[in-house]
Amino acid sequence: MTDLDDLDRALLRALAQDATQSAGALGRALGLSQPAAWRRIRKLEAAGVLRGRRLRLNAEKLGFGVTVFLGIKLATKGRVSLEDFERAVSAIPEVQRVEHVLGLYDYRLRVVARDLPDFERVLRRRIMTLPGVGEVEANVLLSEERRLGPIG
Amino acid sequence: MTDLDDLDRALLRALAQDATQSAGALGRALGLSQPAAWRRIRKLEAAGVLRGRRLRLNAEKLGFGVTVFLGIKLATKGRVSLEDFERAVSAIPEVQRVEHVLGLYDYRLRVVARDLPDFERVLRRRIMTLPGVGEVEANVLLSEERRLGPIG
DNA sequence: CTTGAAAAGAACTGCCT
DNA sequence: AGGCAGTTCTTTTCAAG
Repeated sequence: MTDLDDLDRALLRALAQDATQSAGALGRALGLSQPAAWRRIRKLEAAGVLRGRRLRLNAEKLGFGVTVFLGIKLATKGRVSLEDFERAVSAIPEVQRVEHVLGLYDYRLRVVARDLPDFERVLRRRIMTLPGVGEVEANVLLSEERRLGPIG
Repeated sequence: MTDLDDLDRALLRALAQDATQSAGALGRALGLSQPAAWRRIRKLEAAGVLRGRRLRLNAEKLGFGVTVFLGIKLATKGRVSLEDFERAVSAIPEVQRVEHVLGLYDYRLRVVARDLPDFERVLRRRIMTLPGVGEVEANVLLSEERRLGPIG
């Protein structure tokens, strides 16, 4: 954890809404000069709090209309099988996120596909053949809302 | 879906790695002039394919060491109870993502907390008291890997 | 911390192929 | 479509209060 003051939090909150804002605009919104806002952003980057910027892409417009969450239980657990599983799952292009979790499942995957037939292909030929896979449970995404979270 | 050519895909792939790259740098990498690369990016934004840029924040450095995924089954389903649930869940600051899904669960939530005692507080006082909540299942995040996905 | 200023670079525009 | 040249803006750094 890093110690941030209120201005750092306000800066991050503003940037989280729109990461394209200039240091000058942020400073104006918070009563800071452009160099002051800029120095704070640099410091947050140097501290590793702010790790960069990512694109927000519209999967549907890119032709990926189906998003499915998979909960996976491994049949065989152990250090080697975790590594085998992770290596194999990383090679599937349709997998957007791999989450190693503790609980009912061992892994949770976010998978995108063009449509349901395409998803079935991915599931049967790529997911079910992963090393060590036991039970697989699926949830199809209907809609999602991303929120800022308690940051700030 | 939008029709993109290979250059658009290459542009998005490069930007997905680092969204701070300038149009000039992208153009040089792809054999385009700065205005040509810039015009393509503008067009992708206008078409809604590229919906903006978000920050990559380090939750741990911000003091949120615990991330938990919750699978929630509603006890009472129906249009009204879905809306009630969504409105109430949106008011919980610790909830980072609300996913409405089809399958074993009705909703999946990504929740962050400072530590496990803090998570227990959120779970007991905010999640379990949500309107219409039935079963709740939890998975604690150990590690995650985000991949580009099949975009491009 | 601030203001002011200067240099570099990126974004944007118009015109031409 | 793409390139070139030019203008405007932001970013980035520095000096000084």
